[in-house]
Order: sequence, then C-alpha cells, then structure tokens
Amino acid sequence: MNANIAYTPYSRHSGAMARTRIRDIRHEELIHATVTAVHKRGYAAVTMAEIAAEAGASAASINYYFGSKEKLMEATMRRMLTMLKEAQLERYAVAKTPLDRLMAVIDANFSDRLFTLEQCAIWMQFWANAPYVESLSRLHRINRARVTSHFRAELRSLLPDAHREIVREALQSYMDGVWLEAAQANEPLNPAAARAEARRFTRLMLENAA
Amino acid sequence: MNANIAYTPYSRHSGAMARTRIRDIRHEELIHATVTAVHKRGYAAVTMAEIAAEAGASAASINYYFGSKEKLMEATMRRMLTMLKEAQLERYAVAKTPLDRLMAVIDANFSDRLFTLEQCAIWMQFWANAPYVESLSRLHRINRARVTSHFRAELRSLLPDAHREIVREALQSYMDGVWLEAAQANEPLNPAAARAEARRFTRLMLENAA
DNA sequence: ATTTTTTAAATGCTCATTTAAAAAATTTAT
DNA sequence: ATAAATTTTTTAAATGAGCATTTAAAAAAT
Repeated sequence: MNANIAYTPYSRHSGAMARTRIRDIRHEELIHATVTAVHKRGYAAVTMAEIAAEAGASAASINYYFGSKEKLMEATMRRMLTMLKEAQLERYAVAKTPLDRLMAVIDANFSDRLFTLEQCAIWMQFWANAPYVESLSRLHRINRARVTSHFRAELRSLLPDAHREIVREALQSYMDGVWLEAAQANEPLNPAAARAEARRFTRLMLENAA
Repeated sequence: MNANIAYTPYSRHSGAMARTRIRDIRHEELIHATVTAVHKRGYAAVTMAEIAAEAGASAASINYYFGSKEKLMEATMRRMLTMLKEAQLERYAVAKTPLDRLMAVIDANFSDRLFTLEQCAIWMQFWANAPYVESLSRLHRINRARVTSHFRAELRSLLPDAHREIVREALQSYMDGVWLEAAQANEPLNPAAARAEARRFTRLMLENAA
C-alpha cells in the first residue's frame, strides 16, 4: 500500500533470493520513459500522464513507485549521474597513463551511450532546475566535485602548478558548453566526432600549457 | 484597448514629439521585473502575478503590454541579446587590432553589466526552453550565428586555417560552459576575474597556433 | 470628449496527487 | 497440490489547488 516502507533486499521466506522483481522493472521503465518524455516536451511542460503513457502505465503508478514528480526527476538524474560515472570507470580500467586517464574522463562525457539528444535534453533541464530544487542542486555539486577531483588528479602529473587550474576549468567549461549547444540541435549527435574534437582541444591545451 | 495595434513612433498632434512615454516605461519595468522574478523562482515556477508584483503592477497589465507570458519571455530575451550585442559594439569601437576585437567579444560576455547571477539565471532558463519554443529557438540561432561570425572574422587574421575552427568552437563552448556553471552559484559573481580567466584561456589557445 | 492605462474579479482549464477499489501475485494453510 | 488469506500492484475517478488569460468597468491621461 505504501511505496516508502523499507524493504530488506531479500525475500522473507527463503535464504538469499532475488529481491522483488517488478519494483525494479517499473523503476527502470519509468525512468526511461521520463528521459524520453522530457526530451519531447521539456520538464516544465511534461505531465505525469504523458510520462506514464510513454511507459504504458498510469500516472498514479508513478506516484506509487516514486512518490512525486520531483522525486521521479531526482531518481532520473541520479541514474544519469551513475551512467556517467560508470562510463568513466570502464575507461579507467583500461587506461595506462595519466594522459589515458585524463582522456577517459573526457571520452566518457561524449560516449556513444551518453552523448545523445535525449540525454543532452535531460541534462539541460537538470541544470535549469538545479538552482531551484535542493535535491537536484545537491546532485549537481556532487557530480561537479567528482569530475573536478579526477581532472585534478590526472593533470597533476601532466602540467606544472602554474597552468593546472586554468586548464582544468577550461576543460570542464568546454565539456559543459558542448553539451549545452548539443541540447539545441535537432539532428542526431555524433559522439565519435565530439570525442575527436574534445581530444584535439585537450591536446592543444596541454601542448601550450606544458 | 488592444496592445497589438501599430503605433507610429511620433505622437499624433504635434510634429516630431516624443513617442508615448508610459508604454516604454512599462516595458522597461516589466522586463526588469521578469529578470528578477525568474531568477528568484525559475521560469517554470514563476507566475504572472509574481512578476507583476515585482514591478508593482497587476498580472493583467502584463498581458495588456505583452500579450502573454510567452511573449513576455521572448521580449525579455530579446533585450538580453541586445544588451550583449551592445556591450560588444562598445568594445569594438575602441579596439585597434584583431586581437583587441577578439577580446572584445569575449570581454563583452563577461562584462560587469551582463555577467550577474540574475542574468546567468535568465540565460539558463532561455537555453532550457529554446528547444521547445520556436520564438526562443530562433533567437538562440540568431545570437549564436552572430557570435560565430565575429569570432571567425577576428580569428582569420590570428590563426592558420588548420586550427581556426577548433579554436573558435572551443572559445564558444568555453564561454557557454562558464555561464552554465555560474548559473549554479549562489554568491555574487566576479566579472573581472571571469574576464581575466577568459583572457588567459584565450591566450593559451592562441599561443601555439599563431 | 476620447483614448490609454489599470485592475479586480471571473473564467475556464490543466494537472499533480489522493482515494478507493479491483486485479494480480504471493504466501500460508489445508 | 489447492484453496484461502494476505500482500503488492494497478488504475479510474475524484479532489482541489494554481494559474494564465479575459472581461468589464473604472481611473488617468490627452
């Protein structure tokens, strides 16, 4: 009856069984539907009914699983942030040098999975709403801090102190700016081209600053 | 009775007199109130009544002067774009070299008048809404094209073909990215510092290629 | 007089959220 | 197993608040 009660991760009758399946499926479906629906209509304009329809469900079921429109948006952004983090970790796993790792952070941002019109749109709505919604603001700070710290770590061995911070800030601003502009596009994005450009830009910055 | 009829720019009873004053005053006041109110509450959340209250007027008078909330937002953004253009022209007037003019474009973006929390917030709302509102989308394209063409013109004499476009895109993305991040801040911005950083970044980009 | 400006109040619509009841799935008892 | 009981999931419909916009009439300006 109440979606907010705490569940143990194991079913109650046998030992280490799988946890309630439907719950996870619905979360997945509804978050995906949110991304699609927000892309189509914008966060301000999209209605619970539209999101629900996108998932083949009813508006009431969104509230059953997420509690409110705001919490749904928060869960959706949490998912986006997790995807970004994972994309980066995947690339870290095969990176050998500090430069490889620096490029891993950058490539992750423009990976095929993430750098799509739909997701650019969601991020744009996220940035626009974060200043007015504490939970989103918090997510933004956390993500920003994570990326900053990775950049700092990798740049430490690539650049002298004097230029390091300016280059780091430039890299982060550049990435945000590219996303911002991509959110205005109406043809499909080209992640491979974006990665190539970002790498060229990065090399240019490093060369000149070294 | 109807705000949409065409007015001649001159009063009807004497020769070349000042045009209807109140109209201009109200436009000014209401646009200013819009910037303030949107900064406080976000475009999605702000109501006509709140904007009106900010200007000491009634919601109905906004519709009398602008026709609708959407048209008010459009007029507000038009004003922002004009301010940006003017800030740039002011600096062009005293620029001697291509590098001066390049810096003029950049400095304009971070001028004391424009690079404020309030205006960053408005731009953020603009970017988030442009994909869903044709009139805003159009403004975005126009502004983007204008800045692009200025950058191209000035970079032509500063950089060889090979690097020019990548540097231009990097500069534009950088500026957008700085604005995007600034929109998340909650302390007052420091335009002078932003200009200094932007100049350092620009020099870094140009050094190698020149 | 006539036109422009102003607003209080009315209108009408959209929507998030809640409610209440049914349907489906799962657990317990037989 | 099978049926009964219990819990989880689903949604149609109700609720109620919020809001942009319109109307109609008054006030101010010309």
